[in-house]
Amino acid sequence: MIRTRFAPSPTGHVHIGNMRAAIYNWLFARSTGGAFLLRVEDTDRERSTPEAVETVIEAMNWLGLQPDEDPVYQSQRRDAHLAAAEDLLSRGLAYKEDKGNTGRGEAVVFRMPGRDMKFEDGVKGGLKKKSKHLQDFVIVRSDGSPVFHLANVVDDIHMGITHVIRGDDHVENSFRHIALYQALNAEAPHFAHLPMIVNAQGKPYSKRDGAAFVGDFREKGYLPEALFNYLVLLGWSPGDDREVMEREEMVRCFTLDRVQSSAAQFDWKKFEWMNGEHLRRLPREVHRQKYTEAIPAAATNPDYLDAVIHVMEERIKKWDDIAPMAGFFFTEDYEYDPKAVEKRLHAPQALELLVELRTAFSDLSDFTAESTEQALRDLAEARAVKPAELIHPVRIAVSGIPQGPSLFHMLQVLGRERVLNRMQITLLKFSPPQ
RNA sequence: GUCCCCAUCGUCUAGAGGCCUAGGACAUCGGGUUUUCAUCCCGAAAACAGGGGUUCGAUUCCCCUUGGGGACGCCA
Repeated sequence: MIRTRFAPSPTGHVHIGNMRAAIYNWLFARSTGGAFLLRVEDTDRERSTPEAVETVIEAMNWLGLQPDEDPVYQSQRRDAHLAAAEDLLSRGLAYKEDKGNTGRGEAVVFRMPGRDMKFEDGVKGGLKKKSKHLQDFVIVRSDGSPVFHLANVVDDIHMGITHVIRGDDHVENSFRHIALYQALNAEAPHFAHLPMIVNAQGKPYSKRDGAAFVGDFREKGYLPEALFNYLVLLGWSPGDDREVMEREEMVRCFTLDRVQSSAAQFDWKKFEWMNGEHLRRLPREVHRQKYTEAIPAAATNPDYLDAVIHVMEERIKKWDDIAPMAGFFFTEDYEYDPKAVEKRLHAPQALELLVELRTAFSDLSDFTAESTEQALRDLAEARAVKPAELIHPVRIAVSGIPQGPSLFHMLQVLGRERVLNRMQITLLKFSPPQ
């Protein structure tokens, strides 16, 4: 059975590149009926605090990447690592030396087999390395602590890992690791190395390029299903034109050999678009809850809230959009965008027209998108102005901002009472003093 | 410097010798939705890095060049 693992070293935040590796490991395990495990490489005591570990687990939970077995903590496996080193030492496959004459005492050094090596990478294909470029390396420091390479391999053997799917930066390590597996009489797993995620300059994507850590995406109101979907597509495709996919769909068609072998650039525009796509697929109830969280007043009238959600649906791309884009629906104390006021309310005749339009609105027998539109167009024609000269001022008057949903649908949702009231307030506020 | 990897529209990609007048998506531009727009619909522009081979035929296979990236710790 296939067994994969995600082996982060907890530093307090999880980079999207690492998380993508976790996603691929998870997908690969799921798509093959195998198991996905977590190993916390917490041997660096300085950085690996309990909080840092918690951050990793939270990020995984948020994205729905639950491991199938209890996590393995590398720091607790020190004895096993050291025993392996002793074993290698006793069989002459490692030796003691003050490598580089540091004066710090003798470290345990692993002896490379002294022959050319090659392996088949699941993503990159055949990889090979000449013996002369494969140097012996330290596996236990002179202070007695195991080095990453040793710990990593010993733990992967212990956990029965069959496929190691990790970042590109480990390609060279794989030769060393394979040699270690062989020396430890263990069958080496299959390796697959994922290309990096880069920024617009082609450099490794970092926090300076925007949100680089999983937590950032959550804080900014993006959806885990969108980040999951986008990250999967950044370096993989199902082979057809499908892009916005459900998780189960990806599980069904994921294969390692369709993973791209070149670096991929994170495109914020496309990611935002994808977030919007996933947002719209979410059940109404989730939207209700998010509106209520963003705008407490939204909870007071469920029917009104549903109407607002309906009319705003196409506009909201992330949860953080709710407050600035839909806040005006739920308060009479909304702010007026200064530029919009200047351009639309201080336009010639704007306020006069607004007065007339308000009268027309109040005379309507019913107040709907259709009737308000008709009334507005009639007035525009009667006064020989373009509809836009009325449309814009009304929008600013009732919402304070220059963009939003279709105006007349918006008016219908707001209802006659609010609309008339807001127009009145606006007129008082912006009319020149008599 | 040494070693390794990569190379299709601006971006993510489809393409595993003829199906390619190179497809899709995001972004861009134009038009429409007899109102704006950060929505929606329609349309357009946009790429096989260059040079050699192999082949009847190369985006697809091989080599070189160029360009990019990565690794060279008693870090992980």
